[in-house]
Amino acid sequence: METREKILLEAVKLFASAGFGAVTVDRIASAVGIKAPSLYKHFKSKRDIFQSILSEMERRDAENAESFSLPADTAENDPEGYQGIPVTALLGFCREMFVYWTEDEFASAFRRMLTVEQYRSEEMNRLYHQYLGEGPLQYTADLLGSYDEALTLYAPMHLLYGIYDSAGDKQAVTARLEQHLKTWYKERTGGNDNELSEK
Amino acid sequence: METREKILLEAVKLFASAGFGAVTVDRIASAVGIKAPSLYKHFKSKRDIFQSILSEMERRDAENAESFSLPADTAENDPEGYQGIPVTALLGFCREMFVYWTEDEFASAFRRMLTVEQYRSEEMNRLYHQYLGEGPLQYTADLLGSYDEALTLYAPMHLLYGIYDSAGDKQAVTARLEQHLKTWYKERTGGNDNELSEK
DNA sequence: ATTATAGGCTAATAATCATTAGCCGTCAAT
DNA sequence: ATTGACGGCTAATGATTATTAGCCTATAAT
Repeated sequence: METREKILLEAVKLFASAGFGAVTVDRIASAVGIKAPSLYKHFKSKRDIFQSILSEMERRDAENAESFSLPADTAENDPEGYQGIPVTALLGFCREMFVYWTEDEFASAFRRMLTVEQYRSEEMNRLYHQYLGEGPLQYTADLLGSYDEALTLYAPMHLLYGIYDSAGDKQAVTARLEQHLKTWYKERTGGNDNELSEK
Repeated sequence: METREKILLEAVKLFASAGFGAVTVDRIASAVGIKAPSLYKHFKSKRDIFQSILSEMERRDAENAESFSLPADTAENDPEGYQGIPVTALLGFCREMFVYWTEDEFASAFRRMLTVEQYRSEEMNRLYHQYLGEGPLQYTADLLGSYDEALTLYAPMHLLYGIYDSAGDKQAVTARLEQHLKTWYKERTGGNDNELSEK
């Protein structure tokens, strides 16, 4: 891995556990395996590292969006994209998202970093909600046509992210998610894989 | 308010938004309206302030537990306490909890502080889950006799805590919670206020 | 072959920070 | 009236930290 990328990965992991303000450039450097001044050959400041993490996530996010089967845009900008999607496709999307935010090393650390930085500034708060809070909730609500149903589908995923982080048996948490999705599906459709828009 | 209490309140608010490591004793002091060295007349170190916040929360928690109508112990230690509780009592308890963690100044800041400190150490992680994660979830699961139902009841509350924090219209978030509790109640009981144990 | 660039290093710097020393006024108890 | 504890203050100190200066090596381009 290139040094620059390695710096971003180690930095996001450190920011995730201690927060930006409590991580020293020395600790980042030693996690990478270099000395602190060498960091400045790649980034112009500690803050620049942080900003580059945000950019990197944005890049990966855009990259991933193409491989997903669901509409990436919001309901207002793209109302036609929401027609004729089967509920099972939505559940598959939920599984994909869960695996992504828990098992992808960068994404998982980024999620924890946003969690601990969310109250520091208006912008961090915006990003937290965009990626992990009201963003996905609203997206789900648009698909389901019901805010309340979106809550019962998405909120458990959100809670399980945090439980997954410290779980000894990660597999058991994934099983809980699976159980949740199955139960939710049964409660909602009675077993028929209706299209979302026919609700 | 006594200076000591005021220090704890201002400190927990600052720790909530920036994290322990990023808050200087100078900032705490100036929020209180004194100079930094004066803090040391009340606490022996910055870390001592942090620990005292934990103790203070523990004290308030014990104080509050008495005024609640639901059993405070866990199901294993007190299995009889879980008999004959009406579902509506559980919903009332949920409302109480939501108001407490969002509107009580100290409790709200404490919740945000735990949220941003949860990945720093094993102990912080334990406390986060005890107060806000698996703790209340397991408690609810014990009452309902179903982990899955507990998820659909508690997880939305947990997600709405975070949404409440940055909401312009706090009243609207409380309304969303109310809507969630009502829908959950209807879905579960069909309108009959059964006792939990009869499930 | 020479050169330029990238990316590592050590040493130095200036700022920030937690903490201590020691002083002073207030006020309740003797 | 005296005392002593409480709780504020200023000034000082030592540790930590982000950042810069300047040097060295390897490698790629001319």
